Amino acid sequence: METNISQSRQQQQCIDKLLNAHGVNLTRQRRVIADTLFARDQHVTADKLFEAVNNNGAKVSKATVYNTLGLFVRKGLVREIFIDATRTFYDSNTSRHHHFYNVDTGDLIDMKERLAPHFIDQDLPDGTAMDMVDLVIRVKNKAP
Amino acid sequence: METNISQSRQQQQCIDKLLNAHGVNLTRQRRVIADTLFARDQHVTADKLFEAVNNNGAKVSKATVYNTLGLFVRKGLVREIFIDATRTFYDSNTSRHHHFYNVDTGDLIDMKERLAPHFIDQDLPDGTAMDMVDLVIRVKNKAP
DNA sequence: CTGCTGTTTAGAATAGTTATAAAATTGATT
DNA sequence: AATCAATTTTATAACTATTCTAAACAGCAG
Ligand SMILES: [Mn+2]
Ligand SMILES: [Mn+2]
Ligand SMILES: [Zn+2]
Ligand SMILES: [Zn+2]
Repeated sequence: METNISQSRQQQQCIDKLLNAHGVNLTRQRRVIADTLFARDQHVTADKLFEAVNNNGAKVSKATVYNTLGLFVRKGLVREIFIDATRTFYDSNTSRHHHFYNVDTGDLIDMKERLAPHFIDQDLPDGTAMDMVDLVIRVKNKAP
Repeated sequence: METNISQSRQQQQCIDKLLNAHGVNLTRQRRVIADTLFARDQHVTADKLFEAVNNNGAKVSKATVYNTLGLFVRKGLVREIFIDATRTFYDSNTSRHHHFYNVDTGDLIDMKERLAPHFIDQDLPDGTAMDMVDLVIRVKNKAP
């Protein structure tokens, strides 16, 4: 997780617009968290994000990282992924896509769209509507 | 989660065979846990299984329920499902199938096989082989 | 019976996360 | 600028599902 010490003013405005568009009030902490999180498509735990944010010279508490991730999830800015019981991953890419998870290495990587099967919004349980499709293909390392 | 006070001798032998076939040594606790768990296809948490087991007149500690579920997972007798960060579900049905999860009610139900798309064992990340496909369709209650 | 191995158990410890409540910041209003 | 209310941040405590520990127990072979 590399750092970028100073965010360009242009990119900063972009982040502000993004947060505003999703109804998130602007604060110093939310900006630096968003900067770090949305610098690229990534799958990150709260703890890793906490480290990354504070490696950029910022000073943000762990509680705020948790609060902000929760807020971003509610506002649709990030997606939660439950891969195992011990930690929650946050995906900075909210576009419809699926994942490969390597059970040996713990790597979680995006699936190319063409691979993802499409699902039809029908034959769902009575009285329900589609919320989201959650597909993880667990892979293991080939024996050499 | 209904009880069946006395297991028929025939069904008991069946459970014993199942455990033996998977290399699980027989004990009183493992038998009653397996009886309860495999009575039907179900998705159950460790805590719910603990309650169910001890409602059948048995006396099994929570530690043993956790230990045994972990053992059964390693031996391929049950399947873990990670639906949210707060608890792990155990699926007594290990056949290849997928799930609907109602985010409003918490219901976790099996998908009919015909609905499940098929996945091709190709285009996986380099050096990996398919382990398992994990598909959960999250649904929400329709507004009335 | 004695020892050996594997199993169960109560309770302590762990770890990710959430709740609490006080201090700080923000933004609007005089 | 000073005031005030609302929102946000923070340190820390609390919570909870799960795992660990270490002692008791059970089954079996010699
Ligand atoms: Mn948790
Ligand atoms: Mn946990
Ligand atoms: Zn992703
Ligand atoms: Zn199932």
